[in-house]
Amino acid sequence: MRILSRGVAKINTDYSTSSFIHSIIRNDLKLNKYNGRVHTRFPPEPNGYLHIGHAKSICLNFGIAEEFNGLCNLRFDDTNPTKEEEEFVRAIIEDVRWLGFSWDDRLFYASDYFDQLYDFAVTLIKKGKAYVCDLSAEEIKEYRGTLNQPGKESPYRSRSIEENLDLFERMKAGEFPNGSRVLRAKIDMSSPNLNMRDPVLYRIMHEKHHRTGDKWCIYPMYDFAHPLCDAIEKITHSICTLEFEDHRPLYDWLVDELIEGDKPRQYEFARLELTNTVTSKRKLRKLVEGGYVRGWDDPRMPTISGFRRRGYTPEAIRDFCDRIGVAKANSIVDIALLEHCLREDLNKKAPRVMAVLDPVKVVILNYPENQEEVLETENNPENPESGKRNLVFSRNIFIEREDFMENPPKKYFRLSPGKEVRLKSAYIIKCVNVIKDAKGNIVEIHCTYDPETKSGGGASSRKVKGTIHWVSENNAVDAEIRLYDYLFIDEIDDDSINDNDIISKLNPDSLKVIKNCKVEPILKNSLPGEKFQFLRQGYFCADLKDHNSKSLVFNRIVPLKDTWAKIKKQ
RNA sequence: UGGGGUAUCGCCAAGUGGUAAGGCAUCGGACUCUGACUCCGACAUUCGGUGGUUCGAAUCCAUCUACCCCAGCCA
Repeated sequence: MRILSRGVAKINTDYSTSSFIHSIIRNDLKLNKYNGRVHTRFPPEPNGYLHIGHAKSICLNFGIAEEFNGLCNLRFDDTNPTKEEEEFVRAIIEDVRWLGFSWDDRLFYASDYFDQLYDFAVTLIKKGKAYVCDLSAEEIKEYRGTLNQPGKESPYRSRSIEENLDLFERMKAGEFPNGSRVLRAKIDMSSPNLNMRDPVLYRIMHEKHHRTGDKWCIYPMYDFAHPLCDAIEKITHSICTLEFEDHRPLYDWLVDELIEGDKPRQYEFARLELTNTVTSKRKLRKLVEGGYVRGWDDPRMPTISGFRRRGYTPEAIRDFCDRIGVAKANSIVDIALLEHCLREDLNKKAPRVMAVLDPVKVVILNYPENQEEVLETENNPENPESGKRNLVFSRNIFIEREDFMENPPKKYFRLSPGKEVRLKSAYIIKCVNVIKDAKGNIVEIHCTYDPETKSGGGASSRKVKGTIHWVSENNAVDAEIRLYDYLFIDEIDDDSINDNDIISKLNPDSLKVIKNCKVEPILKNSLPGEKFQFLRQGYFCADLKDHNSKSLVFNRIVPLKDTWAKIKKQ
């Protein structure tokens, strides 16, 4: 939506997003279906945490509402009290909100409609389109037939309307034990679509519900509740994933039998799969319960809360969801695209700061002892408005162990004996000596600096090929840095691996904790959740739970692209 | 062997009978006080296969093939 200079909001009419669902909606709008209304919903079941796959659905549903000037409801699909919990409701609300979407006062629960749903069931019975069936679960399964063979009709199928009404009411009243009876739609036991072979509509569950308590002991099935909840909320486009495609005839059957006026329609799209990632609930639970990760919000988890704790931004996730598109072909998106979206977002936003993860001491021999010098450096070259900050330079500094090599290969631009390198925002130094311990480990590097090459100074135009980051020994601060990598080794995705094999495919290096890193003192003031670019290394986020001003803890969100690493490999 | 779907570059994905968008990845090169960013360039004579219709087909027709989903009183 564009705001005109007069302050009048102009509705965007050139809906540029292109997907088959957008096309359908554009066409419905052209035909003035639903009087031009577009109303979607995101219907999570509160039985687990939201993950990146849900983000696609959230962005689609809320995105469509925004784009077509419509509305999107948040509706909890809480029709099965044995699986659902308040705790998940809370977490899901937090995640959807964090992603940047709002539903105003349209937060609903399928359980809000249990009375109406019951009435719909009674109506169906009265129309002779539903009956109470006494078959056991096993018998129902037998009677259903198979993919290739038609089913048989239940012996209870021809009960009178009166008897059905009486029995259904007594089911509701709690007269029968779990599993003893169900309400079934009377459709077609020989349908090639198994969903139409007299599907179960209501089952008996003497179970306390997280919202309705003990009021009910019969609960509607998803297939019954969903289309009717959609209709009650006046949803126009009910968007779900591919596996519900052959539930659509049942969805339509119920809507046609019970709803007058505008009828919601169901459309299906392919759910998101990501490389190096699993998203099935069972697999994720196995990781958490087996202690392979530290909870649902472990920064390696593909949950929304995991991404949040890792340091991903909602903007990056939304951009990603826009870019992957929406179609009906099963696909596996390269996680590199997600990382690209993240880097692009953080490149603009994240202040630069210097942090030495694996420090080695450098002594600048010709720099006076006890002298300190304040140098200025930009906070973010991509964003001049972010201003500048001061660095303190001195005789003893730390640099990255990796930025020095005694016997460098060709094209190594960093420090080595006799070679020069620039210290970012400071001076050019030259290595004159290397001090080692008895085992041959480098403990100190001796350098000289060229006072004429102060950063920003008039004589600073001398060029060297490499620039490295550093911190002063006497004002550096210690930090713990957690380097995260993919949870799974390459070539793994949800479809390519079964539940039992995931553990063997775990990446043993998915987390490396480094203590005693040396970082700029300004980081003492950083707040949990704050994000930075550690110069030349990557984007890092102060941990939401463990970071505080006395004990700094940063998560690596994603490393910077590294061309040198590529060259080295070859 | 029933029903429902899907096949366009390594990975996503537009395209709706008029002569294959875009993004990611990759590979070159320029720039660089981040080997980052940015910038320039390369990257589908061909759309799962085969026939056909047409002046013209990724788009229409026929046929074949591959893959995904469905036999919960889960969602």
